[in-house]
Amino acid sequence: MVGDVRIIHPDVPAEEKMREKKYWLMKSEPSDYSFEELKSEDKATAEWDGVRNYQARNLLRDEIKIGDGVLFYHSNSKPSAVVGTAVVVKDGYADFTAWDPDSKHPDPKSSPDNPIWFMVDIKADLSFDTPIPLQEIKKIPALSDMVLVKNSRLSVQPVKNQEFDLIVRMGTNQD
DNA sequence: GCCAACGTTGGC
DNA sequence: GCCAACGTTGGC
Repeated sequence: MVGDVRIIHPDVPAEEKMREKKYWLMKSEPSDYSFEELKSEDKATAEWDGVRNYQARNLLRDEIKIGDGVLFYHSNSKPSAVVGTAVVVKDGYADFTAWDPDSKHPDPKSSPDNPIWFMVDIKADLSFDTPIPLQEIKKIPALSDMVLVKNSRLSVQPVKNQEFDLIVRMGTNQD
């Protein structure tokens, strides 16, 4: 049959499809833990421990996966700003600092048998040439729906692909 | 350092 | 299960 050039699409079961990469923003007060500190870690990688908020916990436990992109945000800073990016290098697992009474954020309700809090590992990626301050983000209409702008308290929050890309372009002077 | 917004705790 | 009191976050 002439002209029969249909492409046969292989039927890939849904669960075998590649999960689409997702994007997040993580906050840290630089006086507590800065992006510079992350970069100076062995393999520029650290455990994102100490999150003690259920909404953020659910994201760390259930949603945030290896390969996802992270905007690293310095809160309580002058100015507060996105200063770089990181990549998730380990899926959610129990935050064992919770049952260490000497840790910064102990929680006696959490135990190895019944962990309450979770963390992921992240690895520093891009250092911004130009940190993008919250003040700037608030001025940009395309970024006005960011959780950062709306609910200023959530320390781990979802970011849209377009929001991530725009902020990275701004921060790395690729505009 | 102030304080608004939000989250958590615990008495009832 | 309501809600007042308290604690925390984080912009300003």
